Amino acid sequence: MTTQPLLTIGGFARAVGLPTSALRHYDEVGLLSPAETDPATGYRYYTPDLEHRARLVALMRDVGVSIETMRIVLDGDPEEALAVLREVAADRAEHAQRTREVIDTVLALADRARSLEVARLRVGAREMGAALRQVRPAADRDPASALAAVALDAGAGTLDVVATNRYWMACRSMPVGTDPSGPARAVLRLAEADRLADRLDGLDEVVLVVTSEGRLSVEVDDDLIGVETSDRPFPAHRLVLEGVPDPTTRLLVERDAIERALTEAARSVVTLALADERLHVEGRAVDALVRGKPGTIAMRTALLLRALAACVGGRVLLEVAGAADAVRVSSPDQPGFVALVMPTHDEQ
Amino acid sequence: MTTQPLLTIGGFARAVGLPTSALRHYDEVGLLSPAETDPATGYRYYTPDLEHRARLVALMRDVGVSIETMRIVLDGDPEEALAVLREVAADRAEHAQRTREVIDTVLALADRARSLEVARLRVGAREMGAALRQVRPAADRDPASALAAVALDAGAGTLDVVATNRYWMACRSMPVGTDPSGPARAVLRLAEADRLADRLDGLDEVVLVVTSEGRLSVEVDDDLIGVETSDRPFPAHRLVLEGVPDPTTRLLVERDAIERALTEAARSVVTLALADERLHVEGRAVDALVRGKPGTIAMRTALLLRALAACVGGRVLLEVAGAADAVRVSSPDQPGFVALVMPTHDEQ
DNA sequence: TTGCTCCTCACGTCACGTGAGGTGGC
DNA sequence: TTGCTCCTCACGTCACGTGAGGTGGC
Repeated sequence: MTTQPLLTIGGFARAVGLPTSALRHYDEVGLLSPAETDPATGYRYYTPDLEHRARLVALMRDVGVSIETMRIVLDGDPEEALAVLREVAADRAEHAQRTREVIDTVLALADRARSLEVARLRVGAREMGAALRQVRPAADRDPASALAAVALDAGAGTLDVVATNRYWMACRSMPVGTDPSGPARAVLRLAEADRLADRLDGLDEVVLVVTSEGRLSVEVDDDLIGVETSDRPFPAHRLVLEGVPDPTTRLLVERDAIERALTEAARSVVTLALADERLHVEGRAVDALVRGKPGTIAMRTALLLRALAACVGGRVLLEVAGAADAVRVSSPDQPGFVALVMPTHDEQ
Repeated sequence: MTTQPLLTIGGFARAVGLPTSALRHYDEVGLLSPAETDPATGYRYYTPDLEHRARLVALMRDVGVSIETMRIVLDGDPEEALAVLREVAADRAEHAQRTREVIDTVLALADRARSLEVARLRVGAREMGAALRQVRPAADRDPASALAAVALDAGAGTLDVVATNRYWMACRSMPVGTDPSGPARAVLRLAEADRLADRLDGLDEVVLVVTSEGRLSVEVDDDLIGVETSDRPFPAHRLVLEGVPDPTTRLLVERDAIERALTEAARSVVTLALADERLHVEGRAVDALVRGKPGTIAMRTALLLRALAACVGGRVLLEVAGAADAVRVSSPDQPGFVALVMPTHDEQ
């Protein structure tokens, strides 16, 4: 047994990164006591082998672990120590999550008290969640982009849920009961759109309320879900949709068939030839119904595949105007959805 | 101006979900005062239009927002209100994250004090991070699976980083300075492996310490990073690797070429034919160097593509034994990495 | 001898919760 | 008249932080 050097409270405090006031407190409650205390002067003397315990205490104190929990961790059953610490971490994570939700709700409520409601739309929760998930793939994947977002846009009797990355756009229109009293739009960043879609799961009907300040809240029975909205610019999707000329050629095809043809072409850019009432993908014939003027159009394979994947139903309708105009992709099985895919001129 | 019904403190408390003790406190500090107070009896009377404010207070109180912050939110500048609330949410999220990290470190330190160190391995942080990311795609994607994990396994002079989903396995071996004093292995769930990889970014050299209880900690200079380990079973990858018979045929091919051939085959199961010193994928010839016994082997295209994608370098080496034996996939450009891919008998 | 460090109370913090002891309204 | 609700102090909580007033060791 070698005698260890004795440290005064100040030296020990510096060594382990705790204030002396905390060390005195830990001595008083018996969590961390000095190796010896001079009975005459009351001086506390610590030894270096106490530093390990003190450093654990310092770490836990830093994140607000209670003294009773520290006792369990330091002196209790290892199994229980593991359990209580995991519980602390889980509590904190849950608290952070709940704080976020409550704060969004508070902001929505406070905003409402100040600004006008410009739209109040009753929609099915399931359909709303499905729409958010359906258009999501068209959003920009770069989180820094203003287009890493989904827009909710209320027009005459419909609510449009839309996403775009400039190369293609997905838009789902849902009928709603009430007309907005003015132009109403709210833009949600992707992460927030995902959170909203998750919270809509299992609900029945909700009321979306958009205020004049462009903020969104969702009423569920008597409750209110706040949604964080983005102020960054988002294209006027109605103008984009209306800007596409009337189609000169229409093509109705089994989704499986065209997806297979695109995959088998194994090229990053494919040429679709529409002639003699037939579709040819890179020269290979695909069973399809073609009506209108003959023509060819070059598209990025990956874009077209993503747009097709977003469609619901077994058959898809492609509407083509000029070689430089966006192609409308939709499905007769789901009238509310349309994707717009820009053609390309590159030949890879 | 219609007179509103007056509510006593108890009725108001029930209406807004706050205890009367809290309401008295909010009156005292001037955050939420009753509409009138009877000067004779001191009775507090609230009106329904105070409920909106009170409900906001109740929400914020619930997540521990301070009274001073509530004042800003309720009576301050809207911009400032938005800023302080966002700050509260960000603080909570950061605190939750830090709590997690600290608790992992405390558990690692506490564990160390109790159990034996069985391995102490000095490795490059960058190489370790790269290894975790390289084997990751082979892990099971189902978060509930025991194989949604990465194993670190220290053997004679090497550390193996390995992941598998039973259909294929990826293993990267790194040379390490020290030998373990016993069998040393730690299994990390995927999320934890990702977190570790992120924390290794930008570091230089680290020391991995595995204890007899199978826990892992990472020393960085004087600091310690705790890593949460999993107790769920993980296959003995050395036995799996050693169980593959010596190859009868070897195939060296450009990675691009075989990937292209597999994509163009456009089938979910492909047959590789190795004969006459040539490779045929579904009948199409691919430039390659083939040595050994002729044979054919059927594989799931997606699995083989994923294994090829995990390889580093332009050329890949495939080593084939029997038609039912796993195929070893590696690259002469990175000797430390090997993938094992199970063949299939299904013909889709 | 002079700073510096150490000591022990005592009180404050933050947002209430919990009695004690007393009164008002149906 | 009897509960029930309301009132005002006063004190406790949790983990220390902050002086005040005093002493010990180089």
